[in-house]
Amino acid sequence: MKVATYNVNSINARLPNLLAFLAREKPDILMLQEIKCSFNDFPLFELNSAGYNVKFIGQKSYNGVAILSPYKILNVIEGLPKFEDENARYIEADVVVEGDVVRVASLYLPNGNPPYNNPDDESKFVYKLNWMNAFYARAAQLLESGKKVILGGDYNVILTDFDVYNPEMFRNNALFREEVKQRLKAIEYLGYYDAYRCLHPTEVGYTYWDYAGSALAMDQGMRIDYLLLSARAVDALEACYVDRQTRSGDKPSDHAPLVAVFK
DNA sequence: ATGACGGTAGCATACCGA
Repeated sequence: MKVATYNVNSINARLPNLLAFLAREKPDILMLQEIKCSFNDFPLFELNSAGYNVKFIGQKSYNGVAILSPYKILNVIEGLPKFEDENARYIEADVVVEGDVVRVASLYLPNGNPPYNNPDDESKFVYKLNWMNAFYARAAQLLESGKKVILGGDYNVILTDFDVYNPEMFRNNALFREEVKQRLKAIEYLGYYDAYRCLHPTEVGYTYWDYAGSALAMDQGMRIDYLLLSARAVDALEACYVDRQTRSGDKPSDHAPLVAVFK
């Protein structure tokens, strides 16, 4: 079984890249973020024609998340339970892959910048922290099901100095603030395993490079996309890699897909 | 605090991102 997460930065702008990725990697489950379109503008026909079922929540211009699979996608939950959110940032479902039920979530965690300065700005950071609190509660609940759980997405969190090209420059950034790192660590301490770090404890694993300047060429990136695995899922983990080819192609997203392979 | 760029909305420029 192969599972991937990919922030496409508009699914319509990225359709050729996405279809090429599907054809090359053939993931059994793919979580997408920032589809940036409403229900009626979603390229459903193209993805169905490529052999994928799709469940998604859309929103005009911003946000939007999806789950894709050639298998049936069942028991869908739209939005984080017990959290009022005007943005389309969370979708969760069961996917039955070769008889094995996997509970998956595709999430687009708020950016949270700027983290301070004035009351308006503060509200964005507070929104991020509140979102993470609700996500923590849901992540804890999901472990009780006994299913394999995979939480994939754009977490907008840089966990360590090693996960960003210039830690000092980002010290006060909402992606790198202590409050945010602590919350992601708390989710891991529930019993979730960072798929990439499990297999690559000392390798840089950037998943995002700014479009601006020569960030990609100089490998000035950050690791902010994750696949978090429950114990039953990490037991079967065989490989995990960042698909830099998709970030390097024509008209790419600013994120690269993150892929995990299971027994 | 701002702007690289690139996306969306929509027609000039504003908002958003990480």
